[in-house]
Amino acid sequence: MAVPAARTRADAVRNRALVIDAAAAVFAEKGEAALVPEIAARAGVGKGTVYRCFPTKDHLVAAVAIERARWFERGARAAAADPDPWAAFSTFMAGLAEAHCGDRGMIFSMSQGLDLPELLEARADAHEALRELMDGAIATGAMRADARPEDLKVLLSGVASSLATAEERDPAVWRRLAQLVVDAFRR
Amino acid sequence: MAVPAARTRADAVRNRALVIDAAAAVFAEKGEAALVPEIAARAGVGKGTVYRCFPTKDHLVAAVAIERARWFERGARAAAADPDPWAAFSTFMAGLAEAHCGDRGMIFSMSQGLDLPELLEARADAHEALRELMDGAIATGAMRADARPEDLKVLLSGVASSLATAEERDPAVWRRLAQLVVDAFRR
DNA sequence: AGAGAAACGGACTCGCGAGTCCGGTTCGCT
DNA sequence: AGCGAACCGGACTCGCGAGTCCGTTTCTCT
Repeated sequence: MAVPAARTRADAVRNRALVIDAAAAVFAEKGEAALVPEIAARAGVGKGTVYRCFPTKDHLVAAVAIERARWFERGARAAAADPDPWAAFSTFMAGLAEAHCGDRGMIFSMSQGLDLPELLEARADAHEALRELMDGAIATGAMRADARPEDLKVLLSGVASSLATAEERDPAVWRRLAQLVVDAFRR
Repeated sequence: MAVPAARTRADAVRNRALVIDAAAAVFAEKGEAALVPEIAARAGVGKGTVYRCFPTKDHLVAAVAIERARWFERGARAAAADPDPWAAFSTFMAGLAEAHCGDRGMIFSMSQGLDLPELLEARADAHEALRELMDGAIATGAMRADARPEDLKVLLSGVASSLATAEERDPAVWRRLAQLVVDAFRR
């Protein structure tokens, strides 16, 4: 027999990556209002190519959201290396503010997109990482005992969407709000 | 001469009010995704009537936003009657959470809609009322000295949009988040 | 009550953007 | 190199919802 498992062509793989990157960039700028043709143009491909990789725009959103959620999880786990859990938490938050300053796409990582199993899993992992980070800070008494990851998610995505919609690009403002959110969780 | 100044017909006035109420209700449920035909149906009038009162959908959004901003201002001024400024602030926030639980339209009062002069003015007034409330609490040392009304606006509208998008209707959750926001401003 | 002006309402137009399709091109294997 | 299959791109379709228009109804003033 030896039927060679259908190899995906190299250009197809490359284009898929280009599309995801372009989508992330355009979503960051325009939020949900991003247009598929613009994403295609930015990726340097045709609309047809976008739709071959992702059956609908929502699938594309989900793909970007997965990337973000994974990124979030890695950040949380990296921060957890800090021996002081409260410091870990607050520097993680500051880093988030810095990285997502003026970025409308951040919201996607938390609450947008299709209910694809892979996305749900990525979110669950991110949630778990965040929970560990917070539990550590609660254990030392630095964080309020009733703090929940869900609350943080709401505050984060809320602030991000609010600032992004207002076209706020000043990093100082993002940092300031991140600080407020952190303080809300202080004991 | 005695050209009588054009009287607006009674039914026109009534319908305008009906449309605003219906719009507020539908926006609360659906957010920006609210459809003009649905608003018209809910008001018990035809689409044409809606468009006679408001040249565009955005004007309608602005009209609702004005109502909300005025409501917000009245609430802030009423709360200021409390002799303890911090108590005034925190009960005002709790009241907000209670009143807007599950309401997608709250965001409108803060950051949506056309830049109509009347809307800008209503917002400025609300902003001023909030500033006075906060300044009082800062003066007694209960609130952090660097607190700014803008920050509160971002947190409030952010949390509201986040919860509303997630279709969260449990009042306990809204109260909980309001509490977190209040705590973020504690000294 | 009756006339005329103003408001009503829903059928209609129009633009926009998501998703489809097929002739032409490029890749990967031999 | 040469061939077949898979991929590319952009012209096309289609549905949806904002905004228009005009024949009909309702109000107000005398």
